[in-house]
Amino acid sequence: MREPRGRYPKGVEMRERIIDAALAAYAASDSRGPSLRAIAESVGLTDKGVGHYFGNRDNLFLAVLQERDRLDAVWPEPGDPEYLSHVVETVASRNVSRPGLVKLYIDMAVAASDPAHVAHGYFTERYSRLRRDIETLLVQRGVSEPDARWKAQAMLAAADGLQIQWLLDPTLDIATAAVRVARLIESGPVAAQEQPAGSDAD
Amino acid sequence: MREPRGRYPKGVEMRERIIDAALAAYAASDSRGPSLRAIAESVGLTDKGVGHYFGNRDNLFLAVLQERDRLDAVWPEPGDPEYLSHVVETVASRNVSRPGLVKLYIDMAVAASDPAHVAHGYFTERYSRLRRDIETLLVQRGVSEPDARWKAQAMLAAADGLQIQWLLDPTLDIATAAVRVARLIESGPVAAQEQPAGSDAD
DNA sequence: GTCTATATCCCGATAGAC
DNA sequence: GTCTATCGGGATATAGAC
Repeated sequence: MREPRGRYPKGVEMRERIIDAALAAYAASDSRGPSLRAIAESVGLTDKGVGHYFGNRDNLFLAVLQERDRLDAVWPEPGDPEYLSHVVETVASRNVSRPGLVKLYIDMAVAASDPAHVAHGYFTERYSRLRRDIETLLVQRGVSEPDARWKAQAMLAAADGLQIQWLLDPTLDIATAAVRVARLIESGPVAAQEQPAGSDAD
Repeated sequence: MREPRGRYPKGVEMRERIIDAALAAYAASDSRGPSLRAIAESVGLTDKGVGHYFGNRDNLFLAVLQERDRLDAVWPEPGDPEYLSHVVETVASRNVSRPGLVKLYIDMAVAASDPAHVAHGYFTERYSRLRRDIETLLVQRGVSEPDARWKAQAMLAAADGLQIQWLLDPTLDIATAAVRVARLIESGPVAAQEQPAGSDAD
């Protein structure tokens, strides 16, 4: 057994290009998502070539999500008393600016409910970690520990649900809605004194 | 041009059987959902036989959701001061008791974000109607009109998001969580004085 | 490049309703 | 007796895996 040689620079760059192409293709795809062939051709490869880097289709899409996490590692400063609001606003704004990402994320989350799915661990660990982080934050903001637990769960749920509504109606301003939910969860009911933003078309 | 003859009793019954079989197959399927063949064989037909009734796959799954709506037409009495809590608890309990339904619903909602999808109208109208109904309810419960608007959106979002978390961890008690969110949205923060229910494993 | 699985369309056969 | 709802068969296109 020799040491594996690692990836060549060319391979590293191609990996990046495939991930970008996969996300772009997802944004333009129908309900079944883009085919491996379509993604491959958009970067000048065959499906076999993409398979070399990512093995199969689910692995590729999981890599897209992980790359998103890597790029989104920068967050607002934690000292801010409005920290949670800023975080949820940041998340919503980022996601909305990348077409296809929200659709991919929800699709994968549902698919990953199967314990045999490659992304099952990614999602279960992600949700556990996020719930724990938000819970800690809420306790620091003065929320009682029993409340912080279910409120963290609710905050996360609202963020996901708002994104589903946004998929169906992209004119919705879910960043503003998410901030309002965050304030409600952090500190109880708050009057909507700002002018209502986003689409009010029902 | 003559009047169409309508469906035969045999056809009506077979339609029902196919819808039931489709939901059952979805519960046991992998991330891509069940094949038309698998559904067809479970009711003693070929895939073309199913195609005769529903045209294509998406139409069949849309019919499953519409059948669910038809069966779920019974709701708690509106006079109750805890009406919203009872409704969300009813929804959560019903959905959790039908394996595959939640997965199908979220999958379809995401797919229907494409305006060309057969279920696009179903979902956009559904969400508009639900937002409007909840908003009316909140106003009746004393919530100010500007607040009622975004709070209805948040309530709906939380319900959807909780179901996604439940898919990934079916031990979560999302009915209790949904009721707590409903109370928070209706009347401000409330102490979690009941014992924590559901899985606390993180 | 091949193999298998799947969805969809066109066409035909049958049998039961009117 | 006629018509059509209810199917199945064949052909075609596409996609994923090996």
